[in-house]
Amino acid sequence: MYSYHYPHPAVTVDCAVFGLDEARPASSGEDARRDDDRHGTTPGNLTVLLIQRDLEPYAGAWALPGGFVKIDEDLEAAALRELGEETGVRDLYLEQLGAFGAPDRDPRERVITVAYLAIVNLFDHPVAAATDARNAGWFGVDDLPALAFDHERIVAAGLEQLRATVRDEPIVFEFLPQEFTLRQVQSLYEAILGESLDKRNFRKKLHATSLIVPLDEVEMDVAHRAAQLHRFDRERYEALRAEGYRWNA
Amino acid sequence: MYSYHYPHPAVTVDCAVFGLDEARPASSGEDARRDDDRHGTTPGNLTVLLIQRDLEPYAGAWALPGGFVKIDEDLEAAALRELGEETGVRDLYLEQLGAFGAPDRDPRERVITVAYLAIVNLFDHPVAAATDARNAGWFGVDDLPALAFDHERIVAAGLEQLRATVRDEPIVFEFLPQEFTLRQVQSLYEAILGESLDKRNFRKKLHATSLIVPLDEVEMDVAHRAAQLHRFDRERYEALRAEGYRWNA
DNA sequence: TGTACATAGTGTATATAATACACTATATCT
DNA sequence: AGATATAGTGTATTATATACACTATGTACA
Repeated sequence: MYSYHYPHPAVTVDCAVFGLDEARPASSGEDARRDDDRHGTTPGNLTVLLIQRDLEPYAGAWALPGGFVKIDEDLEAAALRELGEETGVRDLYLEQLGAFGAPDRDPRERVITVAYLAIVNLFDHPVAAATDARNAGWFGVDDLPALAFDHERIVAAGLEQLRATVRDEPIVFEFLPQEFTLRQVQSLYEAILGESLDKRNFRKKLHATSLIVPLDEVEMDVAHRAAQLHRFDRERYEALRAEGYRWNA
Repeated sequence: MYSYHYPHPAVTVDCAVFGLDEARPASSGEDARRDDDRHGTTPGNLTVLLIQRDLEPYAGAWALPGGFVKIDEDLEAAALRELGEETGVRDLYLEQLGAFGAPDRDPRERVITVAYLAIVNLFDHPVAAATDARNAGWFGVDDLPALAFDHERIVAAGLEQLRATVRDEPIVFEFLPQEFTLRQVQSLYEAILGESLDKRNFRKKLHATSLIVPLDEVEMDVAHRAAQLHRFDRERYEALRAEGYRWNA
């Protein structure tokens, strides 16, 4: 059988993990994250998860979580495994961003990386807590440190894909807890799109979908009128989508 | 310096090259393609370029053009090189589709491929003519033979990306000659989107862009009233786009 | 030469979607 | 009790999308 004898590049996966770093909503009051897990961000910001490298090259620099793909491992499985190992995250949204393969992107040898966009719900899964061993942290997307390799380009590609996807698919709910306020949804759209939206028009559009169902609960521990909590009817969404419906907000 | 000693996968590039196979427009009357270059397609169809493999595995089967990435070669450069070698195509539109890396997608060894979407203008560059040595041909997207490896999935991903891109970017003009009729543009949208469009509304929308400029020429050698030829004002488009304009059709 | 045929080219009325915009309600905090 | 902070609500206007049918102009051929 024919086989290929020329040198092979190394292949890695890297994950641009986005989360919403926000004052914890009162509906689940315990386990507030420690302040030193957050870097240069104000509540309500879109953040990226970075780890500090402990090996050369770029030892000490911040980088995206990721690592080498095993020889018999599926790419997505590798991304999930590396994320689990380095950050303890499970149960997250994962979507491929693409391959990055400039010949000089890694000084050791030729390394082609397959980048993934991940979204993690920081309300239900306090991620940084599981990463104390390897220095890890959430950084506001507008306030990133210098990154190792070409990871700045990967983050930029992730943001671009987020912006492109957010209007056509209900991915914002991947960031939010099961029960959320409409204000949270709007703030998230604003953070991702980088523009501010009209409150009444935005809510009109959300309500028109009939997919955001109000609950008999309101948020707690806020110093003002409490907002009603809602949930996203994913089941109904999947059913509608099967019939050709497309999310649009 | 640290280096990675585990086995590396092979990395390839594969190109889903799309073209518009159509009765040659009269504005450039010579060099009609031979009929035996076309397979199972009627004029005006969206087609994909396939080559017949002469090596194992899948010897004899149809496959996407592509091949191994050299150890110091950029991914996009590898795609362009392979396309040039196998099909003689130059000067085409190229966009990454993503990485395909299921562990068993190649029976020889672990092979991860980076797939590209390419569009070629068959009016100005008669591609198949340059490929007589290796059996190559254009196949209608709805009439593909069984393909080697996971290339059917790659073609499907390419079609999906075409459909997603065509509304937000003026990529249709990558398929068409410099001078084209409005009917050609509409047919192409219809072929890509798989739905039929209203002639008057479509032309209204095209005209509203002010980017489709009518020429003082009409098509020739047609058995009916000749349509006016137009060109796409790419220069003006790039200028508008730099100011935030987005194509929308 | 004239008539059948094939496609080019054109406008208006209606429905739907997007935008702009400001006040009242309800909770906390002091 | 009053200050403050956010929740929550509707209408009028504008822009965009859709539905729809006839005339114009060339070729082919009887």
